[in-house]
Amino acid sequence: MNQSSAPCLTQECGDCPIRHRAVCARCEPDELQLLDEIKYYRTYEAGSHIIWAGDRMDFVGSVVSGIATLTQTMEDGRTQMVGLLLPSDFVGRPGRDGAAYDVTATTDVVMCCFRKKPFEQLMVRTPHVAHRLLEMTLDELDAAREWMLLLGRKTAREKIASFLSIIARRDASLNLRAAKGALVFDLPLTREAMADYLGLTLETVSRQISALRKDGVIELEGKRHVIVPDFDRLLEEAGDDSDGGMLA
Amino acid sequence: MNQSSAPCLTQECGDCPIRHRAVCARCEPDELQLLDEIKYYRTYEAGSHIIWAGDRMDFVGSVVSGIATLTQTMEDGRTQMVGLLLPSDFVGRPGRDGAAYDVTATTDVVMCCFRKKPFEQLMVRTPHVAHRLLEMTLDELDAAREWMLLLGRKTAREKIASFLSIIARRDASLNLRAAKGALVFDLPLTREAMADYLGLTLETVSRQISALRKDGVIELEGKRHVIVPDFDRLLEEAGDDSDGGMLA
DNA sequence: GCACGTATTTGACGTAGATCAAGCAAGAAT
DNA sequence: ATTCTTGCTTGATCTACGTCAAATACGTGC
Repeated sequence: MNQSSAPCLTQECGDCPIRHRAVCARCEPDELQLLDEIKYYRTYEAGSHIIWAGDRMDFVGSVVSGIATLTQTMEDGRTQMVGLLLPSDFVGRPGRDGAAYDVTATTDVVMCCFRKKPFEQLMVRTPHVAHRLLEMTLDELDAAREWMLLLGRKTAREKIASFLSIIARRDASLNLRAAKGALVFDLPLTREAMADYLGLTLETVSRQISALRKDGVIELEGKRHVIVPDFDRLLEEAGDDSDGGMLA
Repeated sequence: MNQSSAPCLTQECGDCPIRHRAVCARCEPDELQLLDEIKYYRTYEAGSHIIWAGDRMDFVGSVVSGIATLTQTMEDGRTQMVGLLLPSDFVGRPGRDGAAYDVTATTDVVMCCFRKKPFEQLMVRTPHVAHRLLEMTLDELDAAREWMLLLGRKTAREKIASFLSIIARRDASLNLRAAKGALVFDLPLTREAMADYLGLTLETVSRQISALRKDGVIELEGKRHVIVPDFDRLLEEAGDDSDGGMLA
């Protein structure tokens, strides 16, 4: 995940990666101009909170580099991750005033933000953007529902395998790697954060990763660097009934 | 939940309840006219499938009466509910061709449908509708994320209490009941369907309902009719940290 | 090199909830 | 009336995962 200062996440983009990734692939030049005018960058240190649940949120935007998480916490400290934000992912809820979840930078994060009010005004005028937002929200809803199946019905081993395949897939689409042969990627989260993602404890996460390694489903170099010799095997372990259109 | 043939879900509505509940509270008369032209009703028998995951879906619409569920099923039969559709709830994914989940009528269901193509064309012309759709999708996303906390981190007892409070809340807002005093409602699902909602087995659901009854948190008349003498007590049991704006 | 803090692994043990297996209640069919 | 069916409850076990605790690995600064 060493995107560090990656200025560009796709071949075709200009200086701001989100222009088409997250917000608008089909905007007219004058619309892009408007977007540029209300755009600014912010950086957050690893471990810092970008927003607290309930805070007034005066921007929307997307992640340029680094990793952030959306989490919910109960009074007694139990926490569940409900969103994982990798580079190019969108943050914010047009039309909503407050943040619904804690947003935390788990690595150093660069965000590309738009002031919310003018962004919403732009939305009204440009159906492109409104349409794209709906599409993105539907994608997130689909992801949330897959996630619900994982949380509600999968075993610990299946959860880990699912997580690895999700990360591998996102990593591959992000980096346009050669899709043949072994998949190689770095885990973007600590064992504890993975546990919060999967509804497990960090010990169980660690044990299941060890088990998958022992069984030859994955190889590990260090703690974070993962090699998947056979992606189909991993998908089997995940209990997924489709290959998910890796190359779609 | 005996809405049976309820022609109207709010005080102000006309013959089609979804006009403002689900699609548009602020449409102009000519826009409503257009909606009327592409509108039709369908009924489904209890237990029948409205759509299978992967099927081409040529309509969007909303539930007029009855109860339907969205579910995902793994190859070995484990199933997880990912959506519960009560009267006034919207179904369908504008801009998507296929259904992503199985949609099943758990009681007799009446749906008010719009043909998808013309509905999407209407969306382009009427920002009201597009905006309302985004809002509804964001609501669903919020619900999904609450649900994820429930599935990932709550105990069986908390899951049941959460479910009861969700149903009580929805029922109250649907029926505009007196909010003071004991809450009274019917469970819209079998124990098995509740189990699929909560990521439990039906036996555990049954046991925990019995336990809540024994502890005086709820009373039962028959199997489905529930009385909640103290809603705050129920919310405590659910592990929720807010009252959720019952009367908001 | 050495002390210190954080991330991770591994082990021993306990428990919440699953599984397997009977019963029971109430409506529908004969 | 009596059998069936479907939904629900309850009991007896089993086990996957959580909990508690200790050891190891990997920096990072001195």
